[in-house]
Amino acid sequence: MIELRHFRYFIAVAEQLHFTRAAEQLHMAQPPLSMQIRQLEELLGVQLLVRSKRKVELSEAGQVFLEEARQVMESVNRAVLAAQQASQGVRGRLRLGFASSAPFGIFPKVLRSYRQLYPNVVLELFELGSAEQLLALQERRLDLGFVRLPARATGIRVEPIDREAVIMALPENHPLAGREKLLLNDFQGDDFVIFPRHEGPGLYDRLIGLCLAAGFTPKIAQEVGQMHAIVGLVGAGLGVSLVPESLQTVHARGVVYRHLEDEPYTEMALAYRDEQLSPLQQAFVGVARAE
Amino acid sequence: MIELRHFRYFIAVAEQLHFTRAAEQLHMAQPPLSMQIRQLEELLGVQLLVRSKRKVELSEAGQVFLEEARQVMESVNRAVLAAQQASQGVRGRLRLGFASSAPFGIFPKVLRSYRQLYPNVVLELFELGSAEQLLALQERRLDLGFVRLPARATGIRVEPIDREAVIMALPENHPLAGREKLLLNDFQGDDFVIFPRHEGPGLYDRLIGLCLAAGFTPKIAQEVGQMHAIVGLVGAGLGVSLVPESLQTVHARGVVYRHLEDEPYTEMALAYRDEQLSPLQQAFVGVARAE
DNA sequence: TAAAAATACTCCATAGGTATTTTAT
DNA sequence: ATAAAATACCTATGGAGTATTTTTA
Repeated sequence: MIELRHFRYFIAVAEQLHFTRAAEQLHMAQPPLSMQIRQLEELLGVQLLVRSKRKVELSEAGQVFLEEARQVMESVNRAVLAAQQASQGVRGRLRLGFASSAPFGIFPKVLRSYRQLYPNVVLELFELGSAEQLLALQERRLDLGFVRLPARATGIRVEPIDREAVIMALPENHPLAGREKLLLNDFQGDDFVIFPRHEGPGLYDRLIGLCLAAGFTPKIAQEVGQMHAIVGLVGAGLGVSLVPESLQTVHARGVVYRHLEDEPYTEMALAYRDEQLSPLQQAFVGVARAE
Repeated sequence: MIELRHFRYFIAVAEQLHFTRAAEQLHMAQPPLSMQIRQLEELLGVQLLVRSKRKVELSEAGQVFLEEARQVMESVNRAVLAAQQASQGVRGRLRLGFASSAPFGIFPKVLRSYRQLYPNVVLELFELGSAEQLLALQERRLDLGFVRLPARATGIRVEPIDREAVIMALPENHPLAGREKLLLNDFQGDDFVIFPRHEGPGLYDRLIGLCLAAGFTPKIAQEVGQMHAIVGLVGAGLGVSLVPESLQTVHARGVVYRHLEDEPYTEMALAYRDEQLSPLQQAFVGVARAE
């Protein structure tokens, strides 16, 4: 059976064109080297060296084989390196879940930093609701999830990494748009624009929950899927909306954002199985915490 | 030292995720397989398998290493195949010399056939005079040469492979253009157009030699390098020319080609070192002979 | 308890060493 | 005569086998 030894020895001999010197270079004696080369030739069924007239030459097959042999050794080195890199979390594949409301908050920042630090990791992204993410984590279809709190599942650790205020988006001509101090229940009579619950149940429930805690059930006048679209409808005067602070980066004509006196908030968390984290997971979590 | 054995064994275990079954597949006992895998992990300094809870799983590094290991085995197979192909002359590099007057004769046909039969051979072409080719062959800078006869050198075999007639190219309004039977010395008073001797000394000497044998020294009115240009000048009425028959494929306005009664000819030959031919050389010579 | 991997040991095939011969200049 | 590869022979490492223990579901 052909072994790497054969390749190593052949490369040495082919480079030196001299068995004795090659043997020295390999820190071995000349006769076993000769034997191994001969054995290699038998295994291949091909003559690689022309031992003629006191000097060694490469046959044509030998020349071809030399190039290929070098590639074999390279691929071996690559394999060794890849395994070592993978064990240090700088190489591999990471399956990430993220809530559909995540792309406005800390998530894109973390992604950017991580990609920069670990360019050899292939990221697979899955847009999933928090509940689906927790399930997927349990079933090992995901390595890490970005979920909106509250979220819990057995065997899953949920680690808050970002808290942001929930603010009002209202039409600039709204009667309360100029007022200094706003409270959530100032809007209990207003029409609300929000996304359908299935688009992001985590955030949806949190927002509705905030209203309930403030003592009213919001009157939902309009449901629309995209965050950008919500802001657009608010600008068009169809109602007000409760949104995470990070959404302020979305500017739309006729929309103003206002903080609330009671400072409601929403939290994003990293979720992962409550077991020994892989190097890849550890590295990612480290980046996320630092952000 | 890492060996192919380690790769083979690891691939089997990683595919089966089961030591006992993998050992069966490898036709060996389970304990030595376990040992070799462990040894591989030590050599890499990386844990590849997670032996947890009665079942074997790949670690992330193991997944990465599996893919790389497959590539290693592929590159090994490629190397073996390449050597075997090379030994049969269907793969490698062949350095061919050719006379500058060759591209009109049998040479391009042979090249085309050869390329088709042996697509994995890299052909390196060198345009050289016959004398230079013989020298380059002696010095092993060429593997084969296409030379024009006569040609000889010590240690070099010269094998004729193509004979073609030498014919006259003359302006269509030339007084002899209409005559039935032409002899070379009918043109002893004419202006001749020919290429400079250094462009192709073999053919040059042969053509001049033919005239001398016919009893006259040709009056050279014009020297021009390219064969096409020679024909063009003949068409323009600057003189007549002696050319190999294959040049008839070059059509130019106002030029007619005429065979000669004395049927002079010129020969091309394959030249190679008079020693055991390599498989590559043999294959090429075979194609050339068949053409 | 049953199934699978790890351990313990034994053995022997063969990689590699030493001494010598052959070969070609 | 010399330098290099091949041959002959020997040694011992370690790869692989058998028997057994450990582990955990």
